[in-house]
Amino acid sequence: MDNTAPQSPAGLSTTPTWLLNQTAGHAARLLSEGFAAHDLRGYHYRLLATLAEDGPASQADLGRRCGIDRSDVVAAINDLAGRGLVVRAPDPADRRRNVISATDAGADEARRMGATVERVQADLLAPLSATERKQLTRLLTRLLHHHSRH
Amino acid sequence: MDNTAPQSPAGLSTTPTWLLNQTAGHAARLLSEGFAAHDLRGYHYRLLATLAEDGPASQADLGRRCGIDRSDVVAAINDLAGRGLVVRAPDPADRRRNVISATDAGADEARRMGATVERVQADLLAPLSATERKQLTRLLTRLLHHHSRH
DNA sequence: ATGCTACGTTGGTCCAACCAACGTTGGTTC
DNA sequence: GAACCAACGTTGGTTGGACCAACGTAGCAT
Repeated sequence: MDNTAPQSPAGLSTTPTWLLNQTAGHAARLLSEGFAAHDLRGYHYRLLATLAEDGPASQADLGRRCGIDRSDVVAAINDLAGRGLVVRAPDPADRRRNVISATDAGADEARRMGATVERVQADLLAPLSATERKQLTRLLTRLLHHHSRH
Repeated sequence: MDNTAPQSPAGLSTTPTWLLNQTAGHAARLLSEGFAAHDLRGYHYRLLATLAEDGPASQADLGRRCGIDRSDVVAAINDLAGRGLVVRAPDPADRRRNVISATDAGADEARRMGATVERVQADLLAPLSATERKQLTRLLTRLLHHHSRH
């Protein structure tokens, strides 16, 4: 989208935070464009993928697993349910909870979106060799792991 | 039931896009907290740092260099000018333009914020050796450079 | 029975990013 | 010089992701 390449100040363009931010922004944009083809957004994908992967769960649990706030889960599940990709049912074992399950259509969509994500991934990492991709993944995982337990 | 699930689905937590997004989010959060101590935000820092580094520039030029939209530059410069960190003056050579310059106070603030950024940087990269930091920087730079021209 | 916690939900806030449109000004081209 | 088009600053939006406070209901422990 940037017709004119942003020239980022020399002092900033070398800092890892800047690089991370820019690269992640680029990845997010590519993903967002990919998701748009499915008429869905990031939250939807995360939830759908988690459901398709790990099976039914309560909304709070989904939120915890995806790192999405409870209140945001409500809206996203509303969307997904409205499209028949997901079903909301009261949990007979705990009436506070809703059990969310992916429908067949939902599982389908999750697969298709997964393919989209992989395509984007390949696009993003195109300039890197397989070894370098592993390297990057490893470094980022280390950073994340270190900081995720606060 | 509530075995406090790990955040992030297994299938997602290995994808570079997810890792990038999460890591950048973490970095952004740390930066945001750091900036809050100065009662400023990301846009302000980018603009101020660019001004302090490269000297006065028009708003459009600033926006181009920082990757900030013209309209957002207006608001941010308004804030900075309101604090006396920056001065807006009409360009005698081109009356369409405003020349933005950092004041002494602005340059001071830029230095202090730069120190904050470095602190955050060190915090973020704590788990990585110097070699690994270089590696990460190199990989991200490669990615960014590749995607920024096309 | 009391109190504490978890759940779903409503209704916000915030920041970063982007876009459309307008009036003004500069630079070209006739 | 007049007619155009491009660039500038500005206003006033929209979007996506993330977060927060509060409420009523429901489960759990004492």
